[in-house]
Amino acid sequence: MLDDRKLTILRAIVTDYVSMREPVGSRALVERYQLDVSPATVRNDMAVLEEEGYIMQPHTSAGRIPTDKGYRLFVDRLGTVKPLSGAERRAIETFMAGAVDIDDVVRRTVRLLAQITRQVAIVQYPILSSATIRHLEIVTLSPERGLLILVNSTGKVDQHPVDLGNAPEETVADLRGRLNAALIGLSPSQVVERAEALVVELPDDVRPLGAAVVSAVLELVTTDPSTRVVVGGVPNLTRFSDQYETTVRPVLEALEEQVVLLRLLGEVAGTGDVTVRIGHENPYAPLRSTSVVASGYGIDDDIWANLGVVGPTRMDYPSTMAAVRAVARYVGRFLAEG
Amino acid sequence: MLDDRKLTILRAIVTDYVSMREPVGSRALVERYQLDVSPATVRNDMAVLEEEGYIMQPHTSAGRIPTDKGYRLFVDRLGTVKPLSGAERRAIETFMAGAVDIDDVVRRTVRLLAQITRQVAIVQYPILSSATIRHLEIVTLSPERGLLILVNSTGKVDQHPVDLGNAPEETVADLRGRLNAALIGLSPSQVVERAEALVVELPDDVRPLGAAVVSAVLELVTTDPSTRVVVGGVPNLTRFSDQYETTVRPVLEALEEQVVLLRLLGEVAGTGDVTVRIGHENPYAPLRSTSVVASGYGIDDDIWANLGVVGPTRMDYPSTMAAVRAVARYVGRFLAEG
DNA sequence: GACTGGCACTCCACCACCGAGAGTGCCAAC
DNA sequence: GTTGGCACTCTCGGTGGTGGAGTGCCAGTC
Repeated sequence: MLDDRKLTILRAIVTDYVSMREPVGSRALVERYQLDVSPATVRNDMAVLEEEGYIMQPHTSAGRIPTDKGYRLFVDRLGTVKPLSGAERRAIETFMAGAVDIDDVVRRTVRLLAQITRQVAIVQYPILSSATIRHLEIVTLSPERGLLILVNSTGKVDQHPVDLGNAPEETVADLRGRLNAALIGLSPSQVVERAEALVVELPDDVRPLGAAVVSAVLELVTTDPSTRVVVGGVPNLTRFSDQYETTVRPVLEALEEQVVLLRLLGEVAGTGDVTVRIGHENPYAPLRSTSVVASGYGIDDDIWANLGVVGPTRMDYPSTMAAVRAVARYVGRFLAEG
Repeated sequence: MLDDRKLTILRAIVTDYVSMREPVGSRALVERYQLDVSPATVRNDMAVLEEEGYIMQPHTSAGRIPTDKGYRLFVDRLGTVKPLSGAERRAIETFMAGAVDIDDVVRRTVRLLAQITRQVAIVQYPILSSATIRHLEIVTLSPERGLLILVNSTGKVDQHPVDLGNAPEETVADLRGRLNAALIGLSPSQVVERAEALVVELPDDVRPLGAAVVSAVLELVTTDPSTRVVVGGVPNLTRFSDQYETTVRPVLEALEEQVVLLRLLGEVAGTGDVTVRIGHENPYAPLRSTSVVASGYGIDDDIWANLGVVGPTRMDYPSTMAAVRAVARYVGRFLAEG
């Protein structure tokens, strides 16, 4: 049904429309792509492509623009992988070098991704499932208020307030020692397993406080840090569309909703490879006029979190996909090396 | 030069233009504000106001709109303080209740401010100059890599990587004890003072590691946490202006630049009271078509940081100022109570 | 059967034009 | 100082005409 030439024409229409932002006609096509056939032939092919739903006309006497289905075919079968330029590779390295902690890594990544793709970038905080507890500390702020601090093997530091209830310093010290002895080296799931028994085993005088602290530990350990996302490159929305209230506002609103972004990334990515959701394929209705290019990142098969890019359906998919893939891989390696 | 009626007219023009978003003419003015004079009289007064630079006409046969200078006079002398509604007060309380740590407080504040003012909100992280060191911890991640953790009296937790250089565990424990003994209770400035002497006093075998850790402590203590700002309510920019590329884009870009925002807040606010910068008064050129309403927040005379709102010059100043003031006061109290 | 040149057709984008309406400035009168 | 009246200016919305780009279709050719 779709012979080679029709596919070539579809590819040409997508490429041209993405770069020119104007409906593309048969004449321009033969001129710019040396098709070796006449415009009339191209028109016939375009009629078929339109019939099949790959392209459409904004109005009767205009050129054609790709539909979501057209972009989909382009991404699946027609897009040639466009390798990153040397400058871009270097940009990635210099951008990430010198990151000091997880926050910093995430912030830099989002900036980087936004800059390379010139679109809106979204990066989810990594969850390191293999992380184990390295150290536990209870700091006294006042007789009543204390602070539980948890350090894991990746160097991530978490904190949670604890009600000390005027417990004497010796009790706190005792508890600190016992908990450290019991918890260090455990993974989150192991902590959950052992928690109850741990409290029961405590001496009577330490147990009330111990219960409070352990519940705080559980809170921290089970709270998924990857429920946080960071957004960057919002100014790039300006290039997004001519019409404002209908297309830009919903996107801006979505970008402020962490929950929406998480669902978006989760449903789009989730694997180690780059995934694309085009227009209506998108799980979130207000973003149905946008495309999402996302990928999980991590090391080997261990996926920690997702990152991606939101842009107009009319985007340069090959470049964007290449950029997302490259950044995801680099960040994965970078985090693995610590 | 400006008698009462002229001031009344200016006030009416500002109020009307802010709510209607259309140039306001002499006839509409007398009708809506019972001025007890004829439109012709109002026109004479408006001519004077225009002469003096308080109002202007977009084109010859249009009504008048306020100039920056007009808004300035309005804010300084004409705006009646508009108290918050009960609903708004309640919103503030319920919104902030249940905040668990500093990050959470800042995030909630920015959301709150954006929601009440329906504009773009900016909140700077507080610096608590009176904070003292409460606890110091050195956690071993691997023989080489360690993590310094610092807890201050406000419950803020900071971390910094440290190169352990294969130091034995006893050395680390020794150093931990010494540093805790020496540093707990000190304010940042005191730490800076004592740092050098502290390293010198250490036993020879501990000193190399000690020097590394102390320099990490200094790094943390002198790094100003208030160099971080959080932005919210960006979708409200949609209501900002009809023209896009010229007014919205620069604002979006400014909002991604932490440095710019810090300078902005710093130059605008810095005192405990609400300050307003209107249009060209603004220190940052790309924001010259916007107004900034900002205030320091803290307890009594102890100002910790700033927060504020960015919006079109055509904004409801009395309400916005009231909201910023109320939120600033509430956050100050909230943080003080811990 | 696939391709092509030609042709009539459609529709948008652009421009000029026009009238209505809003608002002004000015002036003479009160 | 205030007012009614009036001529004037400018925007806004609608109308109509034109050029051009692009199409669909058809008959003819390889």
